[in-house]
Amino acid sequence: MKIGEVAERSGLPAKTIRYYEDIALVTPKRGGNGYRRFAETDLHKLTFLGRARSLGFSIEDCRNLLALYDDRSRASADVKAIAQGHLARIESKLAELEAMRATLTHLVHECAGDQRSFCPILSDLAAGIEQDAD
Amino acid sequence: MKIGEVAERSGLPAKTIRYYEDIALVTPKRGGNGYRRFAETDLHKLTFLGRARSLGFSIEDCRNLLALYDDRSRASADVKAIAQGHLARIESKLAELEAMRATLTHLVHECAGDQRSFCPILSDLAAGIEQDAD
DNA sequence: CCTTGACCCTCCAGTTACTGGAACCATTAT
DNA sequence: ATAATGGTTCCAGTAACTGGAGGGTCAAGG
Repeated sequence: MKIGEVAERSGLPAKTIRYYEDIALVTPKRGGNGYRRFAETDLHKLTFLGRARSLGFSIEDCRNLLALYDDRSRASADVKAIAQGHLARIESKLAELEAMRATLTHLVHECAGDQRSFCPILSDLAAGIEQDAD
Repeated sequence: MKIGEVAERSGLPAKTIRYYEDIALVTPKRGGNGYRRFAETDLHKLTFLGRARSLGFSIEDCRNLLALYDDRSRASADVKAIAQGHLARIESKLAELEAMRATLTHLVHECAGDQRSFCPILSDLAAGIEQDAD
């Protein structure tokens, strides 16, 4: 398969696939014309990568997951550890975003949003935020 | 004030402050020795920036907010619009992360995480995820 | 045989918001 | 005089691509 077909079937842009080759996540062969030639296993790996990336795994996580995927003798615990680490990061990001949302929702709610210039959002950004939501 | 004191009082690293000068968010004067000399208003702006950044506003958002902050005649609606746009982005990011968390929690829960090699996490990454949580 | 168009190639630069480090100058304390 | 501290600039790197320039390959049509 050439890159266009792999892109189509994996759902990844061709540019991304070339990039993944650059960083050695996939290693397609080359034809006499210099074109990349992808095997089915390459397609599987790329699809795997697309799924893992869409779940927010980092490229390095993906690299590790791919290695584990290839290793028939690894323990499921190794995979679970990566997934749990990632889950923990997601949860801490969620907490952070929820705190931002709470503060911003409060500020937006307080601000009249009209033609007048008084604006609690700017006041609070300038002065610090200590009050709690109403 | 020199940069060290401003860094201390604003809570921002000196490097970050130099960067903010680079991108023209602050424009401190210079002393005869080449050192930056910050006025109180610079400190206020930097504190403002630190707060806004910690709430996840982008640098460009901050640039707009600072301009509005400086503009005594702007309408609070202009500020509110930026905050609401940011809030919307936060909420969509939250939804995305919550979806990831749901899928990952499910997968982690399914995986025994022991010495055996069978691992639903890898299977699902390889095969696609269509089942719902149990 | 030539051209057109779709595809492929490589390489460079830009994105976001900093951060680290090298090499060097100024100030202050001993 | 010297050493420590803190200031300066500039370059490079981070994550994970994305866009674009400039050019090669291939199949079909005139």
